[in-house]
Amino acid sequence: MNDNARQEPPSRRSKRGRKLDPDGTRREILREARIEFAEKGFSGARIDDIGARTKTAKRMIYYYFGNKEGLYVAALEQAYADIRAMETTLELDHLSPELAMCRLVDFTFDYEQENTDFVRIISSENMNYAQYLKQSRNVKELNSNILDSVSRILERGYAEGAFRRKLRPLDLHLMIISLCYYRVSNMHTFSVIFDCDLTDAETSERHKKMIRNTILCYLCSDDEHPGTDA
Amino acid sequence: MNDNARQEPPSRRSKRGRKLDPDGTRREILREARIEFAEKGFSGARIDDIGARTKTAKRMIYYYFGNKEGLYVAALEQAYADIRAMETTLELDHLSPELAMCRLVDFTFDYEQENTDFVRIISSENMNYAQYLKQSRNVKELNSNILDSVSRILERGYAEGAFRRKLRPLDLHLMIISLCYYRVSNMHTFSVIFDCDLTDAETSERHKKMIRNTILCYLCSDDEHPGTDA
Amino acid sequence: MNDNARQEPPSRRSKRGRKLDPDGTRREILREARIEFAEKGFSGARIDDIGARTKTAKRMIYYYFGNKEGLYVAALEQAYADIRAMETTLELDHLSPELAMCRLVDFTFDYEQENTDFVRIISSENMNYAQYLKQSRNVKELNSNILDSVSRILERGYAEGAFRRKLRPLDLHLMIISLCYYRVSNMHTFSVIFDCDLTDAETSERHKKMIRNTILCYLCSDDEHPGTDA
Amino acid sequence: MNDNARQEPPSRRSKRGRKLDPDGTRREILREARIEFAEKGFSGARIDDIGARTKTAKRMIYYYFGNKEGLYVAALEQAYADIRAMETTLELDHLSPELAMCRLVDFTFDYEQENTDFVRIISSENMNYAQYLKQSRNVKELNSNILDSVSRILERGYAEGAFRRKLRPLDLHLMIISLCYYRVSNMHTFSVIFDCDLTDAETSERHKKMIRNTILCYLCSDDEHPGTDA
DNA sequence: TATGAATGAGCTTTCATTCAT
DNA sequence: TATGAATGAAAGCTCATTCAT
Repeated sequence: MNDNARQEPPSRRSKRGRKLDPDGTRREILREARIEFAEKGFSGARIDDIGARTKTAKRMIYYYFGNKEGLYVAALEQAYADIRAMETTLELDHLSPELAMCRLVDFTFDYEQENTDFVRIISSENMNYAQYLKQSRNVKELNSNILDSVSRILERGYAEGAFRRKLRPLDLHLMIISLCYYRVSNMHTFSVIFDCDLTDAETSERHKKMIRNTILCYLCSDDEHPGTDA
Repeated sequence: MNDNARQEPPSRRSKRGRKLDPDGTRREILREARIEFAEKGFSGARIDDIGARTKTAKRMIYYYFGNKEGLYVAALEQAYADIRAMETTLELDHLSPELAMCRLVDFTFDYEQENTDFVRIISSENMNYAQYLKQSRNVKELNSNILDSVSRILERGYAEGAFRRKLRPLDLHLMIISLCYYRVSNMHTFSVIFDCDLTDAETSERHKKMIRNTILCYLCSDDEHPGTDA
Repeated sequence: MNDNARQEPPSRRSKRGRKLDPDGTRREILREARIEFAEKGFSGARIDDIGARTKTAKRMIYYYFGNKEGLYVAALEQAYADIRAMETTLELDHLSPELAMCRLVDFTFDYEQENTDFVRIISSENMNYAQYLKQSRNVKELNSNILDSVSRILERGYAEGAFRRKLRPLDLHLMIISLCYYRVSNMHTFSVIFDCDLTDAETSERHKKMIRNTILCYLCSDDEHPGTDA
Repeated sequence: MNDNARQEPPSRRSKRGRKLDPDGTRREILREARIEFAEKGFSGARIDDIGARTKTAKRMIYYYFGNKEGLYVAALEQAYADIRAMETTLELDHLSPELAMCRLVDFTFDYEQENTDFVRIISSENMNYAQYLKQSRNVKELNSNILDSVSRILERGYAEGAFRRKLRPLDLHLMIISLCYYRVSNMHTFSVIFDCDLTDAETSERHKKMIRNTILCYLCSDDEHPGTDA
């Protein structure tokens, strides 16, 4: 998904019989790289395979991205750019705090579920201890708006008395993403171990409702339950 | 943790003056393999490196485990066996439903946080679409008790009127593990993007409480919040 | 040194706002190629690097010189042309045979020492078994005058009785060049092995005197020393 | 030359149908590497070609020498070890100073002429600015005896009054090696430019005598010839 | 049981060169 | 004249695995 909507530019040809289209070539490589990296992770991905997916020669990967790392970082940046771009289209400010929060949760749920590529490349990068993400300057800036969104909903909710639980925006975001992400990132082992299918439409709908209610119940209540540590 | 407590067995010696200790050798390989696989995933792990970590030659890996896949599957099974073994020591049945649930959540939180190796090897296996886990027979059996535990707590809670939310044990387990797992599995990218430290003791304690209350609030209430789909 | 003194020619401009200056471009490429080839030899030199050194695109290398070999041959020819041009300015004929010989030796010493690029590109070509030099027509003609110079000095020396040793001009030239060339061409290994610095000014001056006296002593004497072969 | 005299050890087989002979394999690779490096220099040499020359797989190069650099350094060390080993067999101390010096010169002349491989690999390393030789510890120690030999001859010559020219051993060694080395290292360009054949037996003999006399004349005289600098 | 030696297949990357404008 | 884009061939090196003892 993502930049799939682009229509073929000027005109491109196959391996032999070349045609010049630098931007198109670059984008094609990036798109296929992202799929490959999402499927196999950084170390499992093969430059050869990415090259084979494209209409141009594998050699162009080095022409445009320098090396495997450079390509991976570019794919990672694209992945983050895409989700943040989507988030900005949500228009949460004109909804009631409660509805806005529901919409945010639902959006997160849907996005993770529909964009397994995104989930997988992020998981892959965590296997790398985020060493490549750290190299990227742009990514850090991209991600401030999601916290702003959460923050604004919370404040409005507190002001209107709809939310009683005092929470840091970062913590709330963590909970939402955790609930939406895990069932996609870990669906394979989960399915094997518990012999179930998390992609089933009915299950999916049930989980979405469950997560939405979990977040809202927590926000609207201020009950405390005893821990077991001390 | 785990098989660290092994005591030195008999002790004959090979030509090279090395102790002959088949079981010890096997366990040493397995222990180091698990660390390596947890660090780098299946494709990133190196047989050479695992060999170098052990006191014996890498050749023994093939002797005992056949090939890389065999070693990986064995490491995976160990990882699951360890957590399930821990779970059975919880003794939840003599606690009140509410306290039992808190204990289960707290345990899950602590285990994931303290055993990043476990989290990472499971994430790695999800990058592999669980293809190796599917090969393992034993693993599926091992994992029934966690659902039983959840199930028993729920039933007692419904019977006593402590819990009002009707839930499938599997769904509840999914929520708990999601909340506890993500903050460990994705701590690296999360930390980079939001410039925070999820391993910080204070943060950790705050999250633990938050997750516990989230689960309990949800269970004890039966409020429904409107979705944004239809 | 050498073609540095070129003056800027006309100056039209290309689309990219670059000056159109065919001859200047060609000379710039040749100058940088010579540096690169001298530094790394034929096989070690990189077309990309030569391109990067110039203000124009590497594509122009192929435009002007055809291929790597063509560029290398051109650089080689330049190198020979430069030294032979210098040699013709020596004006040895109006000096006494002895002084003329000293002057020739000193010049050779200085030139090799100051033009390490020349020394290195010649060494490089010897690593190539002179295969590229053989392709060049012009080079062979260029090098007759040095032998003529030596020859004339010798004849005058014999006529005047200053030199008693009968020698072929070619052999004498070989000796002079050997003594002056080696200490430049092999300075790196020599320095490492014997832990000394051949570029040191004092050392350099001592060697120059030594070489001069070596040649002159040999020429002026006719002693024979017994060999150890037969 | 060099370690060619080794007779085939236990028994080695061709590519398939392996036989174990670690030391033989290592030596074979080293011998062929030296030939390849001498022929083409470091950057021109091909690991593939070295592998093809041997009876074992190219892969073993990495097994024994790590990488191309490691192999090159090993070949370089061998080259120096060989010539220094030969030099120690000269037994110069029981000859008269004059004869000893002649013998040393003749030996150097013969060795360089007969071991073009040695000359070429040293030239190659100078093209590399001796960067690899600098990595080698052993080489520096190996090369002290040649200076000792020169030193002892000189001292005896001064004591007996045979030599009148006061010289540093290092400077004298430099002259001898220069005269013997250049005509081998630069024979290809020299032959092309001056249309002659330096490998011709008669020429070779004439040059040997010339070099011997040059060195001896210089040592036995103490004439000074005026320079042209100041 | 234990181990060093050996290897084929394949991986990332480099390099001189040509295409198309 | 000038240039960016594109490429095949090959280079150095890695990796899981097997051989032979």
